[in-house]
Amino acid sequence: MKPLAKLAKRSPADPDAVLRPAAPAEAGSRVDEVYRQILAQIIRGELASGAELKSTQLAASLGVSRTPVVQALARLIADGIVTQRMNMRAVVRPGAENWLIEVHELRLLLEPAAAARAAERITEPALRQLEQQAAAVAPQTEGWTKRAREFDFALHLSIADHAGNQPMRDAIYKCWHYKQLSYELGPDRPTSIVRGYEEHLTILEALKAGDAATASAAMELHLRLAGSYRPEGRVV
Amino acid sequence: MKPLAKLAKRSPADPDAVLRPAAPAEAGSRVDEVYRQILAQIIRGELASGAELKSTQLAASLGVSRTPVVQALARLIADGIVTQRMNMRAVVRPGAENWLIEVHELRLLLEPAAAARAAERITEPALRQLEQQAAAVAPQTEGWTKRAREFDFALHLSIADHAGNQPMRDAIYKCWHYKQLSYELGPDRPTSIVRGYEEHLTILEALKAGDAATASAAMELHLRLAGSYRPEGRVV
DNA sequence: GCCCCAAAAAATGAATACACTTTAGTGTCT
DNA sequence: AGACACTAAAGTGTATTCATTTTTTGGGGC
Repeated sequence: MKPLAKLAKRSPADPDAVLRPAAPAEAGSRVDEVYRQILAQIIRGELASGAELKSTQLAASLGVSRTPVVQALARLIADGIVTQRMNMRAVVRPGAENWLIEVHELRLLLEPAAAARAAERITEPALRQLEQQAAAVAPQTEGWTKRAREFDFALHLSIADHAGNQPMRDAIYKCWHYKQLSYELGPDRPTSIVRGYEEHLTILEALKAGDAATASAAMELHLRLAGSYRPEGRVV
Repeated sequence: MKPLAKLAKRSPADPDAVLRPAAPAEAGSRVDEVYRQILAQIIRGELASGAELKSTQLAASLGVSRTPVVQALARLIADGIVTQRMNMRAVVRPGAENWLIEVHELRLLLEPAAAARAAERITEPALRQLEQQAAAVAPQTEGWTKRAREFDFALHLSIADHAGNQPMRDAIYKCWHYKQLSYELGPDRPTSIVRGYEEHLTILEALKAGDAATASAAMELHLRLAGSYRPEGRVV
């Protein structure tokens, strides 16, 4: 496994220094980093369903103490992708192979509803901000895919924010967390980015018009098309 | 605050013994217990929105070390009912007053969909188990409200289990976790239990028939009626 | 009085230490 | 050989300790 790299402080650990390749100046906590590492390994399939996640071993191989590892595992357990029974070792949940697919299915349920609600609640400033960002994408110009992706991100999360329901927002954010991760492991195809951008504009229009039904339908279409981009293999 | 009471083992802490009123023999971990305590206080409103949750103080007042408190807080943060920024104190999320209402709204979105999916996937044994439990309720006989409630619980969770989507299942379970908590703080009215039981039977019928649309509709009705039982005040 | 800054106090993130449990061996008895 | 019992190793849950960061507090300076 990899030995983390970041967060060179608070070091009294690090017995033989198998780690710390370079520390560019970081932000998140060690728990965050460990969480991402483990999750990425699960998503990539390096840790298959049923694999045992021993806090001691993970701590050793990541070069941190057991404390942040235990917390990261608790987070994965809360996510539901890992299971654990009292005093027993944590285990990658059986069926984890389909995790990303199932997360996409859940988005298909949550996000259209959120879009409908957001159409009726989103604020003027938020709309302006999104329009501005949409315009800034400038399709087909240098590096536009990155900007398109940021817009994608901003739109979906803004919708979640303005759905007027915290638990729903959190659920959507969690889904997006996974989507982002899967993106980092293998970006979308250019064609899907073009199509996605158009769809996003449609959704934004519906939001501007305060048209809940259209926003919902546009979002559903968007997600269904995104899902069909990759009929087999790892989805979304 | 209250000093926990359970889990008298692993004690090297407990400096002045403000705690441990009695230990009947417990199951869950200390983290679970702390989590419940804090959550209950939030739901009851003893910890209002914006209140600061200091791990040191919570640990002291509950009579445990900071470790389980930190983990319990992490769980609440994952739930979304508490916020925290790096190196800063955890805070009860603004808007937490509406938490239970919003959770109910989320259920209204998730559970009908889950019921539809479950109608097409639920297994024979699971159905038999539910029917048996439904029959065992025996309305109007001694202590039937308790059995009705257990059936309620079993039906909803079985539907979540058989929706064929882990993240969806987890989301529903989490909602139910909150619903249970709210129940413990103030049980339903008898009339609502009668009506609920009938509705549950309708849902179960639809599941048996493999009728997704009916199952979904019955579930939606069930939830909408349950929500309307208490138009004001703390809901569900 | 109000603002700004330094030092003290309190709180956090993480490491380490330790009691208890589960798991893996190992040897014996049948 | 296979089942059982007992021991050692590994792992988990929590307490404790420590370095760092945030918050509070106690003065000057204006």
